[in-house]
Amino acid sequence: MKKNTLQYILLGLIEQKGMSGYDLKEVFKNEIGEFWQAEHSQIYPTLKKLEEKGWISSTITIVGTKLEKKVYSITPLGKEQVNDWLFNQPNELASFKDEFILKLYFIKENDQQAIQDILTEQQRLHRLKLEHLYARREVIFPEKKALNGDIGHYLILDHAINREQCTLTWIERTLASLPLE
Amino acid sequence: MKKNTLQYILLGLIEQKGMSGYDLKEVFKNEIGEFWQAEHSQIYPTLKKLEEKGWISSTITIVGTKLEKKVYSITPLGKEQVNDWLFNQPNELASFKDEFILKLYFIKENDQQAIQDILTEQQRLHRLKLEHLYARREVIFPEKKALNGDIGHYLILDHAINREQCTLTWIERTLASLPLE
DNA sequence: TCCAGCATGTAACGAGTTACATGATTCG
DNA sequence: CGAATCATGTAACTCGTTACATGCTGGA
Repeated sequence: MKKNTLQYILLGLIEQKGMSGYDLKEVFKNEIGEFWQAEHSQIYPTLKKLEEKGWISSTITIVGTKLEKKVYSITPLGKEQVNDWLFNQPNELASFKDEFILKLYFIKENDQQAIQDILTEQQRLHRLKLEHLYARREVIFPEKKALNGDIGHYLILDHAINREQCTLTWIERTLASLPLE
Repeated sequence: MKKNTLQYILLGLIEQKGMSGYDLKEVFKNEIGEFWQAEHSQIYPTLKKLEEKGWISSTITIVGTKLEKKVYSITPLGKEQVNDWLFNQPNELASFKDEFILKLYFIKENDQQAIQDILTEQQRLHRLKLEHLYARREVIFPEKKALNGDIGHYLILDHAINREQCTLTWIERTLASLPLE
């Protein structure tokens, strides 16, 4: 019954490399944000609980002369827990919530112009996102293939790009089929 | 700042046709569940609040001899609110959470067998889902095109099918590229 | 010196899930 | 007559977001 996926993600990230709460937030922003997000207000309390359970431990590092940075590292118990999550716990399919398609559902045939407008706007948003993803891939993986230890990062980007391309293709196909009915 | 998307979805559904909380739950299960879900424990209190705001009104219908069924219908104020949501409020891109790709990210290059296992399992799940969607389309839209007033339903099914096909294609492509690195 | 960014936390609230609780109806 | 389904609600909890709150660092 217990889920709490975020704690396992934090644990997995810390296992790769000792990190602070702030560092973790950056990873969400730069690497895995396409498939999971968390605010720092959720990250810090979760780290606290993980330390209480003995899955991670922390040491204070001083930045500059005063600023305290709490760097976490994984414990043997923590490693067991990540492995259990990775290999023993089934991952159910992601449950999506997308209000865009619901708006289409509600507008229906009585307003073709509105359908077209909403599809076009969604197309614009997905194009922007896709361009942004292409640009990032260009910077990080100029060879268009994974490097040394960054296969995970490459797969996530590739998966996100694939998702956007497919969504755009569907929107274009649907636009082309207008007027419906 | 205020969002509460669920209330607009309930409102939109009730606008199409007077419905009870139970009926609404069935629509989530049968029509729009691929892109939004809600339990009855969330639906009933939301309906109550909508009635308090005067966006919907209810009448009691008797089923059999005793069972009370509360059928809601939309008010003029409610219609205004749906329209405002549909046409004036921007719909941001859906934010996805998918632990499957994160597991791939964490496993990385050190265990090719595990990567293959997890991809194959995910492939199995998406194939099942896709077959299920095909079967439903066959039953509801045997002509493979939208009918009379069911364009919204058709678009949702079509979008869900497209999503599953694309995900499967990506999984197959990634499996074919193994071993990585 | 000022400002963006580094760094960490808590509080309040809203959204969503699971469990608890009850009773009627319909069909085999 | 029994089981699945129809029908409605509340309680307790977890998850997630926004806002509040504070202070340091590094570079222009």
